[in-house]
Amino acid sequence: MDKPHLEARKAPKQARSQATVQAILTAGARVLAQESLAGFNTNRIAEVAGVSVGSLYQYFPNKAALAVALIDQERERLAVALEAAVASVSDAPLLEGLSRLARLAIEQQFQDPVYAAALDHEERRLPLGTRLASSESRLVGAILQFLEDHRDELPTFPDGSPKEVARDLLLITRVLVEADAHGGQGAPPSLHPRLVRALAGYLLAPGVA
Amino acid sequence: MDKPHLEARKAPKQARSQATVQAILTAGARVLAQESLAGFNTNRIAEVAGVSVGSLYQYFPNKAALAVALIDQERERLAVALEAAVASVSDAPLLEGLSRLARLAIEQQFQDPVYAAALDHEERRLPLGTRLASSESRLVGAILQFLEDHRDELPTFPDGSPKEVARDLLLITRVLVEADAHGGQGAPPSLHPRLVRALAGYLLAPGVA
Amino acid sequence: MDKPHLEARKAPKQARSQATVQAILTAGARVLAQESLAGFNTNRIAEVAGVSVGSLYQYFPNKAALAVALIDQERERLAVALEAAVASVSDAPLLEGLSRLARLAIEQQFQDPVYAAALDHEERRLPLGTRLASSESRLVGAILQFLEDHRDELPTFPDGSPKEVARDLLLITRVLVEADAHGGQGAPPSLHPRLVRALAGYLLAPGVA
Amino acid sequence: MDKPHLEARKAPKQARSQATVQAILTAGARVLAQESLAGFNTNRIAEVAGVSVGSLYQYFPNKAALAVALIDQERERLAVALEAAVASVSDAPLLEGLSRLARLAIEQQFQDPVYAAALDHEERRLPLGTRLASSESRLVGAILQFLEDHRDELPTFPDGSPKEVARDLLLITRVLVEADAHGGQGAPPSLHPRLVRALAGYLLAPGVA
DNA sequence: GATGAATGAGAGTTCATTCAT
DNA sequence: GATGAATGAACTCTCATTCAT
Repeated sequence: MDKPHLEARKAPKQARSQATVQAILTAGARVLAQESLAGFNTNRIAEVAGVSVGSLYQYFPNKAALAVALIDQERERLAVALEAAVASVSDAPLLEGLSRLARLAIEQQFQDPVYAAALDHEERRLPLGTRLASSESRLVGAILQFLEDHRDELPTFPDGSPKEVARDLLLITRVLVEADAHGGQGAPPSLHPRLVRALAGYLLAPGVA
Repeated sequence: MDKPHLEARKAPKQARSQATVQAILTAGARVLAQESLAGFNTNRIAEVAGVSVGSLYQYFPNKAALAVALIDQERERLAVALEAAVASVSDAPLLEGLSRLARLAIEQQFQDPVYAAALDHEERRLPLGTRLASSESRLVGAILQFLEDHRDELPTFPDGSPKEVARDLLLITRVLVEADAHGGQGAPPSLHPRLVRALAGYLLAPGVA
Repeated sequence: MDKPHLEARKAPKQARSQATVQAILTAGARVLAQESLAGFNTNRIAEVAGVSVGSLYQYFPNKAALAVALIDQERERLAVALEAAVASVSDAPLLEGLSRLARLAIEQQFQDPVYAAALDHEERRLPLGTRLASSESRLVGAILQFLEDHRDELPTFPDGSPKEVARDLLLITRVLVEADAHGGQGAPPSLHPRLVRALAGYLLAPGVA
Repeated sequence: MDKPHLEARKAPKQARSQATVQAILTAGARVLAQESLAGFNTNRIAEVAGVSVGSLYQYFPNKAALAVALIDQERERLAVALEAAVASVSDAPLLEGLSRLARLAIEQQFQDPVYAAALDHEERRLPLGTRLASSESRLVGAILQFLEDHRDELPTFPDGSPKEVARDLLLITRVLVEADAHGGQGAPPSLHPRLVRALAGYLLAPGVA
């Protein structure tokens, strides 16, 4: 097997190392946000990070690993926000909960659409096994929690395993938001209701046996 | 403006030319299907097409233009199939119509998931104006026709312009199918009901004002 | 010897052939004038000439031969003008003659500085033997005639063979005019007096034994 | 504006880097001297320099920048020699000064006529702003100094700004010498007197008001 | 551990020239 | 003679990765 490692080379335990890794990640994010995939090369990132390329390769075995780390970090950030949001709406009615989660998703994505799109793009070309890694599954977990919290408002549990359902909800959210983010400057007013409709519809779909 | 042309360079008039263009397109598709984006370079494609690189550039001003042509060709194929399907379900009840369209989408995508995913990926990095070009809008048009055909089964027209709605339906279909296509070999049995639920839910979503 | 031929492949005797050759030459000139060396390639020229590349190669064995023909044609045009001018000043005093010739040179060059510069540039990379071909020597001949006509106004014949002298005068004229043509839009007012000074100085240089 | 940068990419700080840069410049000069523009391509130059192409591009953003550096280096060399010569003849009579400067120019150009011609050729296709850059203007400056030093031997200052005059002298020198360098192996005996005559004539031109 | 100079395979693209039709 | 599709060597430039210092 020559499947390339995609995990960070070493868990940096010392403070300086951690700082270096963070600097690299931050630089990667900045580059991606400002120049999209065009400037996303290891030399550039190292330069922006104020570090030598050699150092970059000390912590990431290859470029893909860096991309994965970036994606993971972003998912982590999202997961934290999502978990908090899910907790905060655990007592609200389902629809209101969905509405607030949708609002959150839109806000997150529109904070830096170029960055989000670039990450998404990068994610797609990773070997398949890599996807749905730890932090991705945290997102799924948060949604599962949300479904749990509102179990009694859901007619019967839809087809598909709960995990599939959760993933579907995430995917739907991501495409719809991303599509609008690509186009304009800000989120169009119709986005939020459409998104809520898509999510609620999926969960509550009536006539579908 | 030096925005690169993305249209074919010359309309091939002689029979030989047309054969060459087809050979190139076919080679492009084959390469994309078998090696995904990794082998998608002009030299390789020309080689597979049994043609010189020069010939490739005689008909496509650059690599992106070839990608666009491939995307267009695929969309065209899809559009034809979708239009036919929409016509064939014009008298069927909404839900059954959706179910059949969903079946079609799954079949299409699973015919060659790697190819479809690669094209999708490639499409994303084209300049935005290029997207939703002629054949893409044919897809939207077909969906609009479907909505028209079943207008009286739809409670009130959902938020967003009809075009937005149609695009949302397409996007939702694409992600859900693509996500499952990525993973396994064949479509999981739960895919079809989940997709129908997503589409029907979006269109019929009840309690959402 | 594999010194490439640089002469036209065949002397076109039929009317249609001559027309084709002229069309090609004219196209070459137009391309060079409008796009400088950037668009100066055989395919482009043939296209502009409304002729197939194949036809171009019927009359010119290679690109260099076409360049030579263009240079020759331009020199021919210049030679005709120069011969006429020389004749018209044969009775005028030397200085006035020089002044009028200088005026002519400036006018010619500034008619189409891009074209002239491009030709000049192209000329330099031809194999050396090619230079000073027939029409170039007509230019030299015209100057020799001018010197002849004003022989008694020239102190003693300067060093160097008359041909060298004539060539020097041509070269000096070309650089000075070309240098100013490169820069601005029109000829600066100081160009003419400076040029006359250079030419007259060379011919009349006093204290130089 | 996407006018291409023509300046060196990074100032090499380590000893190894400086050696590489010098190797590249030397290789560029050698290639130009031996094969003229025919072999002047980045791969060849890197090969001759015993360096990878990548290294070349580490220090020069593109091929033109390398050409500029070569031209600059050559001008620098010339400027140093010219400034010294001008200083050394500051007390000599004008004509003797000119004669010695002419001798210097001939020697310089005939040291490596192919190289000099190739550089000259290359210089012409650079964007115009680039020309007359620092080192070129040093040449002009040296001539201005010479004129200053012999101001009282010059009848009245000729037409045109002093800078134009200095440039004219440089241009005249360059063409005359280059023309003879192109042809033969060594400088013909008539070259030096003709050149002096041209320069002195321009400066002292008598009857030209 | 860190540095950054060096590498070189490989990608996109051009254009003079040929030759079957 | 004319056509123009086809050719492919050649060229410029990029960037992931290595390794001597």
